[in-house]
Amino acid sequence: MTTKVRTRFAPSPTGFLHIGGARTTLYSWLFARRHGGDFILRIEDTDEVRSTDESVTAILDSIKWLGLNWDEGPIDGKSDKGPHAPYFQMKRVEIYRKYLDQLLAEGKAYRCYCTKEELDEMRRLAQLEKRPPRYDGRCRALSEAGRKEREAQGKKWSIRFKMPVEGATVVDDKIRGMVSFENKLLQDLVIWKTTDGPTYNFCCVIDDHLMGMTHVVRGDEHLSNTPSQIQIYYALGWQPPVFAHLSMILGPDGSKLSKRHGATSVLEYRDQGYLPHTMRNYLALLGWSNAQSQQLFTDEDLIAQFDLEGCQKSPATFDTVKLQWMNGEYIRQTPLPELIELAKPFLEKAGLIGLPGPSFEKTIALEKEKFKLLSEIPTLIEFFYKPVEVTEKAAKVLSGPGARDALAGLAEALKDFAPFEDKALEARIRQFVEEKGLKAGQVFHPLRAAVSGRTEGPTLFLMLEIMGKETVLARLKDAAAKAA
RNA sequence: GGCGCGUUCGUCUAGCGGCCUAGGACGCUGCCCUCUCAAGGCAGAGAUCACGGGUUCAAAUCCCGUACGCGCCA
Repeated sequence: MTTKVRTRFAPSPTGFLHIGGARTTLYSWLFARRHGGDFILRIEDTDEVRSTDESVTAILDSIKWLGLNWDEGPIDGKSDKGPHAPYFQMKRVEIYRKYLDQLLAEGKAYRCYCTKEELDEMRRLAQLEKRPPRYDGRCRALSEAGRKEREAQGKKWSIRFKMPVEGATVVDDKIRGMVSFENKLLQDLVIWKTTDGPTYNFCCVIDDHLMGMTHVVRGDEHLSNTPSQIQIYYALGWQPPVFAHLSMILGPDGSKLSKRHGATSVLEYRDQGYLPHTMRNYLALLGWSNAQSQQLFTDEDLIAQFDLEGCQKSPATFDTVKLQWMNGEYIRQTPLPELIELAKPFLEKAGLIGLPGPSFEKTIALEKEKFKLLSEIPTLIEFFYKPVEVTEKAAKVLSGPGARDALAGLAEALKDFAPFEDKALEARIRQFVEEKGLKAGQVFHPLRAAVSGRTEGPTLFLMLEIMGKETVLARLKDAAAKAA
């Protein structure tokens, strides 16, 4: 019998969920789903100073928006659900204390009385002598008498974990293979702070074990901590999970992706009008690919094909241009009613809802293949609902030679024209072009500029039909008058 | 400083000793379609596989160095 796969994402609620975190979440989730396993969410809020409830909410909202569901973990910022609850580390301190006592009792950890000043001095000396700046283990060898003495002086202590001094620790990493670290280079890690609190590496090990994690998928930056964590597993008599360390995501300039490269928070991408499916697909491809270099995936495809071994070891640059292409691709694939639903918040924000004019079914359908972002929808269709705003280019067209006559003539020709419909309009207007002995462009271009205020836009005659006779005539006359 | 990780077109990547005069995708250029802009179709430019040594009949692929970048120790 094989054990059920269990993976987790364990964010610190000290800010928004950023792109890197989103990808880690996605990969953990995909791996669990691929193997019919469970995906767990755990909140690592032991940093009391920087952790906030708003961050928890923002992170949960981000993951929900991405369309990734979790089987156990927080329900909201306060409560949680699952067989291994609580899933907030601050509520688990008593659990950590129990294992701390066990390590202490077994002589696998010890009290360290060194002050911050002493440690700083140690580090300074080490650097001076060009030795690695690590703890020298002076309290590890402390005699019972030495301990008594320090405690009599009222000295505070932290708890350090005794690392082995010989041999090597091998990390079996799904992505990087076997990575070996010499034990003598591992420090005696502080697992409990003087200020009475467990530290990250300690909590992480205990939770991952107690919550039954079979695979730990996380960022590259944790690879160096992994041998120390593995030693804690051993000391507690536990089997470490399988690890998979993902490479970083970089900004266009090759440095770690950050605020100055633009949006980093997942929710900003939502607000810019990216679809969750785009984010899933794009992020999946940022560091993973199949043998065919396939680009577009359904969720079923992704789940069926994703594997950790196929992940890239080298960092990847986040490319907004490709992201936009993919979003356009998925917007075009979205059925119209659904697209209108998705566009609502953006139409609302642009003040287009409730204005007289054609239905969004018609105008959005007309421009559907042009949207790369949902946020572009209002801009491309607003002239159907709002007074014409003439762009610089359009103004040039409208003041060009013959434009005024063409527009005035058109207004006259279309005044009593029926039916006011695509094909019929095209036939009539082409006939008008011929009557006047003009070239098509001499009429089409000013016509477009007059009714939309732009030189680029939807296919001309269908646009006129949708806009309606009244508006078209009014705008023609208006433009003709202004061109004079 | 030590340790660890990484390095294939501008970008994401395929590649796991001969199929590679290195494939796909985004972007870019040109052409076609056409009432504009898109979308679509076609074509093209673009990578001496970081560099230097080996191993081998044969290396982007294996080994060893070097450089550069990144991470952890803080």
